[in-house]
Amino acid sequence: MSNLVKKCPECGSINLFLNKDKGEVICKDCGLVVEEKMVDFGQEWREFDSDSGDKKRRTGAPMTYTQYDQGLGTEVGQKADLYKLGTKEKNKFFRLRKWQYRISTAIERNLKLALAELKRVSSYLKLPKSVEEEAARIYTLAVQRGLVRGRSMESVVAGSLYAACRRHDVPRTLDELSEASGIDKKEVGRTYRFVTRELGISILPSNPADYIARFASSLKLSAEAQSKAIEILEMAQRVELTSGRGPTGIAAAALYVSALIFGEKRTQREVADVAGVTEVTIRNRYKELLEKLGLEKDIKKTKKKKKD
DNA sequence: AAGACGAAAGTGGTTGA
DNA sequence: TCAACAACTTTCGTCTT
Repeated sequence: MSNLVKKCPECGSINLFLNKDKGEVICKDCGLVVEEKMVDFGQEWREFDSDSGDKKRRTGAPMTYTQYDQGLGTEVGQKADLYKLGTKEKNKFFRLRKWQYRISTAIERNLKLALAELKRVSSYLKLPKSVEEEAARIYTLAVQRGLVRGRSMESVVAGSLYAACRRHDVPRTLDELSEASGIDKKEVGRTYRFVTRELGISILPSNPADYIARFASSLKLSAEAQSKAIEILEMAQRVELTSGRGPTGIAAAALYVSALIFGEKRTQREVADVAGVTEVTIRNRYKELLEKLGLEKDIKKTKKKKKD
C-alpha cells in the first residue's frame, strides 16, 4: 500500500490520510480530498503494485457476494477449504451449499446479470469495495425473497447500492445513484425503501457531516472552513435544527456559512449545485442557522477585516 | 449585471384517521 | 384509502452589491 503515497497537489504535503470506508484520501494539512471515491482496495491494485507479484494479489475475503455464485462454483463442499474457516464462515458455507442445490437456474441467471450491472454502477460511482459487497449481499437477499418480481432488476440494484452506501456512512445522493444507474430518482427511492423494509434493514438517517468532506472538496474550501462547518453542524444538532430536514441541505448551509466566516465566499448557486439542492433551501437553512446560533457577528468580523 | 432574498404555488412523501 | 401536513422545489419579482 505504500506505493499509494502521493503528494497533495494543493500544498505539497505528503501527510495524507486514507479513509478506507469512505474511499477518500484526505490531506491532513490542507484538508483537500486528494482522491475521492477510490476504486477497490482489494484485489484490483495491480496498477500500483505490478512488480511485487501474485502473492499479494489475493487479499480479499475467501468468499465474495459480487460473483453470482458467491465465488464458490464447483468448490462448494470441498472439505479442505472448511478447515481454514471459523464457525461463522462454516455455517455460511453450509447454507451456500444448500442453495447450490435448491436455487433455480432462473435465479442464478438473474443474479449473474444483476451483479454485473451492480459492478458497473458501483465503479461508475467509484464506490469502495466494501459497499459493493454489501450491496451485492442485499440484492442477493432481495432475490431470494422474491422482491424483484414486478420491479426492474436495475432499479433493485440501484436501491441495494443506495442502501449499502447509507449503511457504510458513505452517502451518495439519490440523484447520483439515479444518474449512474439510469433509473428514475423516485424509482430508486421507492425500491430502496421497499427493499430495506422487507429485509428489515435498519436505516438510520444519514448524518449531514458525512457529506461535508465531499462537498467542501468540490468547492475547494480550506480545511479550517471545513472543520468549522462540522462545528456548526454539531451546534445545529444540539438545538434540534437538523431533525426532519434533508441532510444535504443542512450540510450545504453549514458550508455556506463557514465559507462566509472564513472569507472564502461561494455563491449560494455554487453550494447548491454541489449539494444537489436549490438556493432556496440553502437560504432557509442559512437563515435558521444565523438566528439560532448567533453567527452574525462572526461574519461581520470577517467583513470588517476585509476592509482593513 | 449578478447575486441574495422572499413570496407563492406546486410536488412527492409521510402520517394518522 | 384518503386527507392533512411538512419539507423541498420552481418560478418570479424585488432589493443589494
